[in-house]
Amino acid sequence: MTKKIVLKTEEDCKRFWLENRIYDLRKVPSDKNNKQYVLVMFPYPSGQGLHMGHTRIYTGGDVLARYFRMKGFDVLNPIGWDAFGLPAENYALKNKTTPQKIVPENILNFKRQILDLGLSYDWSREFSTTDPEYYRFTQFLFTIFFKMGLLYKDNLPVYFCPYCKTGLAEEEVLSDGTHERCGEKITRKLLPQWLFKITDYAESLLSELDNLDWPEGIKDMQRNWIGKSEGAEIKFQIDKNGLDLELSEIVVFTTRPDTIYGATALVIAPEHPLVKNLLNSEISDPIKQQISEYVKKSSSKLDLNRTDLNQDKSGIFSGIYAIHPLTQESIPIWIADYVIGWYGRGAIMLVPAHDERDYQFAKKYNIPIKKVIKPRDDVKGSVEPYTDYGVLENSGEFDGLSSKSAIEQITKKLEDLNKGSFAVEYKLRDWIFSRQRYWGEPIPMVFCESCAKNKIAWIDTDSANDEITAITDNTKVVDIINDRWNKIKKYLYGWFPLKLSDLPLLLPDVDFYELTETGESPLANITDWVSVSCPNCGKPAKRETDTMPNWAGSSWYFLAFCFWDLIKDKTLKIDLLDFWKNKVVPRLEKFMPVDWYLGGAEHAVLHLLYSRFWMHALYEVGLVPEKEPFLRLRNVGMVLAEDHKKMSKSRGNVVNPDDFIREYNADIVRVCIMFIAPFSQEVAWSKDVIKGVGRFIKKIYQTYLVYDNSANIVENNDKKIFLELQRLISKVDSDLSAVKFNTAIASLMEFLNLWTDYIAKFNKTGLSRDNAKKYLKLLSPFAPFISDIIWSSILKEEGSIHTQKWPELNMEDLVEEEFDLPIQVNGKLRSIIRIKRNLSKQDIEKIVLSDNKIMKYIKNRNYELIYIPNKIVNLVVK
RNA sequence: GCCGCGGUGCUGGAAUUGGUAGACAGGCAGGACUUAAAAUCCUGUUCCCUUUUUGGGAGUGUGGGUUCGAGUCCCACCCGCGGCACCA
Repeated sequence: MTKKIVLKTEEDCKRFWLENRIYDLRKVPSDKNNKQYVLVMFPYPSGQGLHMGHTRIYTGGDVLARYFRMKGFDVLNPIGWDAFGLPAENYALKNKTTPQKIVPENILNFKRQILDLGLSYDWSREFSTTDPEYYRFTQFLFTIFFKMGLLYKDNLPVYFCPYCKTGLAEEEVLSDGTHERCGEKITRKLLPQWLFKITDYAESLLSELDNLDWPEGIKDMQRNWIGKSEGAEIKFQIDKNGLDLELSEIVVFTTRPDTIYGATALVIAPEHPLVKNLLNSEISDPIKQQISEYVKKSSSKLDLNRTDLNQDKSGIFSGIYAIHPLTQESIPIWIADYVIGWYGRGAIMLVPAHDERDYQFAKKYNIPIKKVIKPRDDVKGSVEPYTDYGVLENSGEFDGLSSKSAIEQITKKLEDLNKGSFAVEYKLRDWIFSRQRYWGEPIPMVFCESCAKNKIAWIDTDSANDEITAITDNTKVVDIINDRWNKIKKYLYGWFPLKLSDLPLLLPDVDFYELTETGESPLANITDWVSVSCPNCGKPAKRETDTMPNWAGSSWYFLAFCFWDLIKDKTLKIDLLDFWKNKVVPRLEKFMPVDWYLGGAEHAVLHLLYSRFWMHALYEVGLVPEKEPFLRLRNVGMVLAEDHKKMSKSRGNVVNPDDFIREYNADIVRVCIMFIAPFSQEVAWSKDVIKGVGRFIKKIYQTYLVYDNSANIVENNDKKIFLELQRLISKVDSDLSAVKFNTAIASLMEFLNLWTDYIAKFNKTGLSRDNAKKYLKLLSPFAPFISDIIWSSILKEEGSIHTQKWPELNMEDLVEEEFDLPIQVNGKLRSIIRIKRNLSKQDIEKIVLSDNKIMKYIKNRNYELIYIPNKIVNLVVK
């Protein structure tokens, strides 16, 4: 750098920062302890541009990044664009254009706004999930997962959004039965779907949560979503009574095997295989008819919002009985849709005396209620049904046992009889990974009818084994993968992944298209794209025409930032697996995990669970060095409108950061959104706060002017001001590492008030130029523009303040010789005296007793003096 | 129903984790400057009692408790927000 540049305006700063790339991390951290990976949940670049919520998260992340950078850490602070997905596509359809045309415009607008806000991103790592160079890797990972036996295809009655005309994951359906993206009521549709075996990682996703520094609420939401229950599986023999039934036993899952003696019936879901057996058997026609009517009725209920039919239980007697494994009694088998087909074994034992739902059901249909658990002695009153643990009665040899030990002993006994076993169940279901939409990553799979007919799956091909061992040479893991394939092979006849060298599979360009009503993707109509030859036999075959959900790109983007500076040559032909193992993994070893992840709580079970799943799976085969992607998660609270309601166009209460940047300036908007409330807390935007922050920023500028024109002012270091500056350094340090931006700013204001009062009173600066620079540095993460402008044009310093070192704290400077000692009498503050530090209790007592205010409380009474050194005195007067 | 988070002046919110409750900011009131307004600056601002100062009393959703001392810990409730919910 030869020519000295003076920064006078925000535009000057922006240009200087970009031209000198001062925020790019142009190296790989040598030491993992010396890096900070600060990540904000990357935006969906919508047409509306950056909103206040973005401004809040991104400023928070930016403050942390700037702080750690000045602290000397290698800071990775990247940004990208999560641009596949429904909103862009719906917007394009409505306006008869294509997402390809809209998305780049939106990105440009977002980028401009981000630069206006002074956010310090490393632009050398920027990407959009819609870039072929990016989704090539997304497809690559898909094929890895496919080969790991984690993907299979099945026909499922999936949640379907009639507006978006696509199947959805369960996580995308809100509890009111609407689509989280568009608000349309969800229906169900039977569609062939790619399913992702997230359930294989239920246990590891659950147990690793304990080690994460995340908000407890988010961890609990994930725990609930995974929904682990421990209990037992119990087999009940079916009393066939001469009927020709395929099944001979019903397996139920229960968390309360201790209540088994109270089982007075079995209840199976309408989807239970026994129902089909019955309908094909020679039971009497009226019963058959009733059953088939009931099944039909309950399956149509799936089309309704499930919550509408809460509590009102219905069911029908199947006409046959089962044998209780311990009492040998005959108990009726009922069919009822309050039992869910996909959870547990789709069948339960009915224990009306000790389960709320069973109780209601039994009451309605007059099924006997048998009490087998009595409340412990200390439980008062009797409730019906009694659902807590207690002491067993009417339970044969187990009478008198506590529930807890009965659970163990009864299960053991069932195990001995070969009638049951301990079992664990999870609520988590496999992730539905297909979307019948255009604007997503094409799924790099081909279906060959001929191979399907011959029952050939990819795992049967000659190269399959080599390809698996190319991914991992860990034989244990290879065994796990083969086990998985044995289970899912039957779903995958005729399905083959593209060769890695054929990736990316480009999304074909279209001028204009419409969604189909059939639940098929628009890609299905592009026949020359669909037709390919089978990678296995060479005969004509078809591509998968569904695309990936918008969660795919965001499930690994935090990995991409670690190496994206390597993807410079857009036509780079690389061996993907080789590149990943030899170039990507070493990078991940240096950068991962993300140290600070900031984002909204709305992703608790979507993005945050999917990302963890991908990491856990990749960790299994050694393609990532860490199991968990996000070490620390900090939620940002929502920004509401001034009327305390959600901002929305229809309410007309939306405030736009652009307007405020124009009316005030970027620093004021930044400080304002950080100061207004604790970061994690929901907050209503308020113009009032802007005034105070505006005064603060202005006051800073005016204060520093004394260093520009100091002819008639004395530059000095006042002891008191200097001490307070030291305290401020310590306070900002501790607040920032605790993500307490609001109190850090309050302290900066407090100090400035003190400082300017001093200057006005004594006509001295109170701080030497060097110390004055320290305050400016403390301010710079929050207000990067004004601090650089003062740095450059008032203090006449070289370069940018943002590349300077953070002020160091000398602990000795923090110690004050004297301090204010509060004196309480019986816990009430009565006096404050200024005394020397580290006095003995005797000395303190002498001083306290000589205080007039205190004397009058003691008079001649007895007292006890409690002294907490250098903190407080409490006199207990009797 | 279950889980999580929260409840502090007129408002947004502080409180070194058991040690001076109300920092910082807004608003409001009074004053200065001004022909006037804006801007700026100064003073006051938890409530109650005391003519005033001095001073005293009460006070962090409610009621109990532990402690020399509780916004903070314990028990029992009330209210608000978010999530889950026929999950056996």
